[in-house]
Amino acid sequence: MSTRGGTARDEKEPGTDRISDAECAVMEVLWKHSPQTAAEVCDTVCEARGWTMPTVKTLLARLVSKGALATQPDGRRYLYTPLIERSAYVGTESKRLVERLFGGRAAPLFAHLADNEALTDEDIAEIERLLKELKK
Amino acid sequence: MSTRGGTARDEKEPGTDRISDAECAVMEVLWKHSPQTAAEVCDTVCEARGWTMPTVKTLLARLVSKGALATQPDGRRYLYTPLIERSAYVGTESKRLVERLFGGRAAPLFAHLADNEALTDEDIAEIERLLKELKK
DNA sequence: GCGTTCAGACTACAGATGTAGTCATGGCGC
DNA sequence: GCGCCATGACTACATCTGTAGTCTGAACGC
Repeated sequence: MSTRGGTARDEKEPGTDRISDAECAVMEVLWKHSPQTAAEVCDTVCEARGWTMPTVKTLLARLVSKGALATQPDGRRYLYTPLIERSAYVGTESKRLVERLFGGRAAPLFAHLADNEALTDEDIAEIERLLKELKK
Repeated sequence: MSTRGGTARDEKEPGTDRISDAECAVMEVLWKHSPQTAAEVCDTVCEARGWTMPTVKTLLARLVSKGALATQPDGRRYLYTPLIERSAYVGTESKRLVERLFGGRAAPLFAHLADNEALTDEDIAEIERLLKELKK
């Protein structure tokens, strides 16, 4: 409530609503490169997920109404730009998982990934480096 | 496919369907202690989540039909037992997240948790130990 | 024996999600 | 100038999810 801009818009402030799986796929495309038109997004995502234009349009509209995307008119079409950052989304989702499955502790998650051999050598090296970083 | 009993049941083999958030709460209770009756599960989960008996019943039924729970008659009620292990569920979910958000790589997840200060000192120590373990 | 009560089965229903179709309109090619 | 096509707006609809209510039947107490 606090940071609400006071505009009586329909769109909520960014990050309020959850972004669903399918919606996320659209966001990914725009996170990689923005702004883009619906057609451009479709080019990328329709091939990857076998969707059609209407589907992408719907998802874009939902994301706009959730406040996750901004639109900017460009002639008679829109350019879409993410309003929430990928890192914010990713952070929220990761935290949600850790919270839900591991009681908020990250170590068990890590242990699980290790058990399931979901860790590549690269990952391990990388994590070691990060650990060293953290301890400083 | 392999372990399918060949019975033409309605229930699928375990782990085929996704377990939703609310369903997971029920599973947690049964993972902690099983078998339990619906009433017992309700005692635990209704308090924690503010649900009522019918809600728990529905969730239990859905989990049974998803093949996530086994029932065993006990007088005129059922005892419910998990058919899928918590570790399997947790593994699947973790992998899904890592797949979806981090291109299957665990290191970026870790980096994110680190950035968001989602790591306690304990976590860090624990992860270090696991790393040492892995390198052996 | 008979009613009460409790358990499971079935039904309900609103909202989110995945997926797609139709409509109206404005711009561009000819 | 006119028709076509691309584009966004609106609509559709099945399924899943969260949450709960009603029905039916069997067990147990009296």
